[in-house]
Amino acid sequence: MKSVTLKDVAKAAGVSYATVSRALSGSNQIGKDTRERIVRLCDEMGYTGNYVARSMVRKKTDLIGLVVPAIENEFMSQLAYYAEMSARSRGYNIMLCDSEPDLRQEEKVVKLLLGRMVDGILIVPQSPATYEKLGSYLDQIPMVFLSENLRDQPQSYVSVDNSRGTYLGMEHLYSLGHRNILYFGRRDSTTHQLRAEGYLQACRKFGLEPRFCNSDFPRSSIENGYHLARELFSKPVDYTAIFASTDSNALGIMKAADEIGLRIPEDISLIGFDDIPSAALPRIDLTTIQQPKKGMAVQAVEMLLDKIENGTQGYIHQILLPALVQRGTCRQVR
Amino acid sequence: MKSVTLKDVAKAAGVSYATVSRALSGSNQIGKDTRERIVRLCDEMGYTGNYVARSMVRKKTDLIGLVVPAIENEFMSQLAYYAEMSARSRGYNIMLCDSEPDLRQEEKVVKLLLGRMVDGILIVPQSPATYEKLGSYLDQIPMVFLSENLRDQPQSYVSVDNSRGTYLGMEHLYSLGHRNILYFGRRDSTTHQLRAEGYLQACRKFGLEPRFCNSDFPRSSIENGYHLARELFSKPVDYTAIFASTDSNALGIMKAADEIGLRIPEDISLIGFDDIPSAALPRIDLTTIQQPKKGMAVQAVEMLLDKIENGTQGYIHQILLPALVQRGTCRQVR
DNA sequence: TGAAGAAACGTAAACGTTTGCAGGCCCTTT
DNA sequence: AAAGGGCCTGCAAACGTTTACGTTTCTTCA
Repeated sequence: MKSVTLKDVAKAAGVSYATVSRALSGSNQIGKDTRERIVRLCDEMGYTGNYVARSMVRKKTDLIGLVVPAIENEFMSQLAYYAEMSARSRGYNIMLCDSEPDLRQEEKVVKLLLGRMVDGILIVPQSPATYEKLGSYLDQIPMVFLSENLRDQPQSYVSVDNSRGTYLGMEHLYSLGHRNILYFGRRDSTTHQLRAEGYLQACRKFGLEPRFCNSDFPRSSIENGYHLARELFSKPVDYTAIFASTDSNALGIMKAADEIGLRIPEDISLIGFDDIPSAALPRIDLTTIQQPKKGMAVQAVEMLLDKIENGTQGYIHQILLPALVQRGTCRQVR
Repeated sequence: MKSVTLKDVAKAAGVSYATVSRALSGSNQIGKDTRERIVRLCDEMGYTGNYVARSMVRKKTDLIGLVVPAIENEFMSQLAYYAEMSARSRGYNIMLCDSEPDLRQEEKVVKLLLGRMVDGILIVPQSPATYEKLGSYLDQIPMVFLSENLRDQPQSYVSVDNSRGTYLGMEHLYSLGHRNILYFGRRDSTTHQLRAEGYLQACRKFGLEPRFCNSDFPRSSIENGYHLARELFSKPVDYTAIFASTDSNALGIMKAADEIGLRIPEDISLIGFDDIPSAALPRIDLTTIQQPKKGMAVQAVEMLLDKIENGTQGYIHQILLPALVQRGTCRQVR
């Protein structure tokens, strides 16, 4: 278990350990043949280097903290995937922290990351309140918010144009002849407010009557969508399409509709938001608005690394564009 | 950005920094009132502690490396989720490393973790070959393998009884009257060999004729399953049920069947393996064999922490039991 | 009252690196 | 041949903790 250190290698090579360090760090302050000899020796001796000691003196860990609410969630795991890839290609590793189940945990996790000396934090906030909670840490460490739109807060974040997304979907439904479209879902967080705004804009533009079915669940899941939809469908269905604020909700609606024999898309059209992998599954085949997950993750990492490496001070709000993904749950109204 | 150190606090408190350290570490070598005073002061000054320095002297990082092939994969992200929860409850953090795309990367990642001084490694190996590759590192750091069955290798792992899983499924199909069951999928890795073995055992027991449709794709995905199934269905369908070696494959089969108008479960029964979240989705509703993901992750973490904290030397092969999850894709044969 | 022992706190070494500074050698130049 | 200048390499400090050991003060009991 005893690992080999710089000193061991130095002794074996008959040089000082500073020389070994230089040989490995790619410094130009060293002779070519000496370097080669040392590098070879390190290999043979199985020297791996000690990142902790290194971090100690360089005050840099090449580690970035990724804080997400529930990695098991499809959307989060995709973000994590792309963030990890992109960070690794730049020489950084990811420390994964789940911020479940509540805001207190989220704050705890951020505090912990501070002590761990990660170089920066990438965080998918649980709610707008996160921002308040984290206010005091913001100047202690580079931080980039991901996915949630923080509106005009003076902090960097990358998000998607949520209202435009809903608008795109509405446009699509309108072009299919739908004139009575129900908006289904949460309206609490900024993200969801914006999505609802896009809906309202579209209604105004196309001269439609806005109709809402509000969820007050703090998290949108299939189950929550299902229960709300059961309730919804117990009343007369006098609309031809439903815009679900998330794919999860859409799946819940689909389940409820299937159960009561309401056919999608024959009887009613359905469109979601997010484009989680499940939406592309056979039989599900959900028409939806795509969040550019890879782009978001990559951009957020770029932003964070820019702050870390160049000490960039100001902040950027990067809003990516969503896209309509046409699948099988929307149909021309008869 | 300058963070406050032990020394700063010590100066402010008028004590030596050893005293501050003791006040925080819960040592009993310190007076009650002094401790309280110092703890309060740390709070006020915003002292977070420096985990790197701490790790340096304690030779312990309270960090465990989690190596998975592609976290975006549903199964992996669930494992990661439970592993993170369970590790955190024991005071450890997770360093997430994707071992994509090949074995070389996997080895690179493990090497990197060694240098990072994680206390242990939890790894979901890409293939049995991983074990060979990693042989030389095994005695340098506690390591536990997860999910893949390494048979009788002298290393700790937690896996699921794969052959029993298939057997359970076969039993179910048999009880529904199926006498002609096709096994569909990979047979390369140990895991998949064992699943196929369970199939063969059941065939022997029930007096059935084994029939295979082999995939030589190195990874089972919906797409791969779909393409293979298209090919399969171009020939006459003279079996009443398909046992897919993974849920992903089953979903591919489902897609292909839907396309050619082969009805599931009316015309043919389908059963998968893994119980990924997608299997429970409305419309999919796949009957499958469940891997106890939470149990696996939790056990693996326990095992690893036991090695780390108690220096437990030997190795354990823990094989958990799978369970049949009855949903809607299997039906009594007419 | 005095000595022994415990409790509280300070001192300093150690962990394994990186890096500024200084010194030594050799080569070039005048 | 002497001086100057590069190129290598070594020395030692520094990073922020923990902890063994030593010292001082306080308690306690004979």
